[in-house]
Amino acid sequence: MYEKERAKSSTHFTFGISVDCVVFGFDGSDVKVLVIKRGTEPYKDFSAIPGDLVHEQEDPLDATKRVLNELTGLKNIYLEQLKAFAGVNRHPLGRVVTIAYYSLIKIGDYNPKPSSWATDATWTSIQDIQEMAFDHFEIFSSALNRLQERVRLRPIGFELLPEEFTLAQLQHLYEKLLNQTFDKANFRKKILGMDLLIPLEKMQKAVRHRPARMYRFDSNRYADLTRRNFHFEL
Amino acid sequence: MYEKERAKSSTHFTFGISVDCVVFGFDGSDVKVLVIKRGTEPYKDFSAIPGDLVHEQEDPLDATKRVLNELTGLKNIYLEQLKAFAGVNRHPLGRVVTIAYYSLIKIGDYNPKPSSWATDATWTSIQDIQEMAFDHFEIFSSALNRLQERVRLRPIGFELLPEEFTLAQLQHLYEKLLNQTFDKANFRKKILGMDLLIPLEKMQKAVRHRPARMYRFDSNRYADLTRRNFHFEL
DNA sequence: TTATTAAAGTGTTGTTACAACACTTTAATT
DNA sequence: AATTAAAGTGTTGTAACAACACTTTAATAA
Repeated sequence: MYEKERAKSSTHFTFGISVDCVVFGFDGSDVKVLVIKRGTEPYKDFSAIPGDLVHEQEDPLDATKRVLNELTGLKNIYLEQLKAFAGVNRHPLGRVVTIAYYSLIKIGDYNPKPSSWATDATWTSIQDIQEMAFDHFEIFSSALNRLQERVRLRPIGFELLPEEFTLAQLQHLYEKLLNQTFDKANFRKKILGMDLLIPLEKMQKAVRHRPARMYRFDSNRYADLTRRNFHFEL
Repeated sequence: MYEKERAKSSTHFTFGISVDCVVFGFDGSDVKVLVIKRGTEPYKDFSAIPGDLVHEQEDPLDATKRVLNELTGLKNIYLEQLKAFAGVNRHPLGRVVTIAYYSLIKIGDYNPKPSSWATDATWTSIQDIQEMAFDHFEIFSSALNRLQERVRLRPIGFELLPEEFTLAQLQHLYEKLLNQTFDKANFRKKILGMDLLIPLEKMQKAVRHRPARMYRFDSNRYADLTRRNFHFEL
């Protein structure tokens, strides 16, 4: 029983809590994930998802923000908990419960601080992720699945694009994220019909054909619509 | 840094890991949750979600199955991790990280073993859940949200119904779960059109009007369809 | 200055999904 | 045999959507 056992200290034992964060980005062509290379055993030289141990008096969400800031130089980025991975033998050196998060960043803003992290963090296309340390491949897969579900029901794709973007960029992002193609005309009609994008006067630059209009996601409008029971889809 | 700090034992510290499980059921009229009453401090006499501490060499999923079996007498029930709740001060007696799950059971099969749990576990309608111990209300809300999302995209509603059920029962379940109404004719056409239900010869009994046909969910068929890229919706 | 290019952006049409609502059917009870 | 209450079906107008052809436009090349 919960109440009785908690009193006995034998039920509190020594182990680690860590956080691991799958950081997604989009470079205009591919959906990518930030992967680090481990420098020490166990799993030396294996790829891994960035993470860290949580301090004794630290909230895991704060720990993740800390890691993320060290890694990318960014604050206030989209961040959501995935779930905990807590198998008994997931870590060879002792029991470590990890709480996995995923975050979406504008890859152009990525600006690693010079630290032991950032030096060997690399953007890897999601198709190219292979073997990883610990159960990190499982964490990655799980994060990707969650993102694919989420992105269809919430307007979070914009987190992966620059503030100002073209509809073609947006379409391309969704195509890569969901592994499917969309008809250009229909995609535009659907997205613009939601009335969530602010068309800007600004046009695309430095292309040698007709330049596209730039848009910006209107988060206030989305909040409004949500209150009126609007549900984003696709 | 992950690698360096893990070596120091100061980063592994003593605290508890628990699991908590939000158990959903449907009695034909209302969606309910199993709630227990706490017998000891802290939060004595408060309502709470059933859970327990995880043993030193135990997988949290196993721990949850153990709790669930003690509580309901059931095995092999639908069970999914929600997420971890790990705030520094969520437990007044020390740091306890809890991994929250939710499960769906056929309320008719509920058959509590005589144990300290089961005695005071009660089915509470989801609208009536109020104050709870710890952050359990937050866990409950979070579980309900997740269920509401999940139930629209995966055929898991059936987990809450008896093996054999009528379409009216199914419709009623979805209405209560999602807080909306469906047109009878349209609901039937949609559900039957998915070809996921096996119509039985058996008819509803003991009603004083035209009895409805009973159906059974065809999980093999669903597995088949899923392989052929079918996606359940609504 | 004009022609060419490549993608931006729009219009049309047939099909399907769905909401709304009326209707018929049926077993049990009166 | 009539009544009841819910089961179960049919119809119709509307809206969403897929498919695909077409027009427009700024930049570059000729």
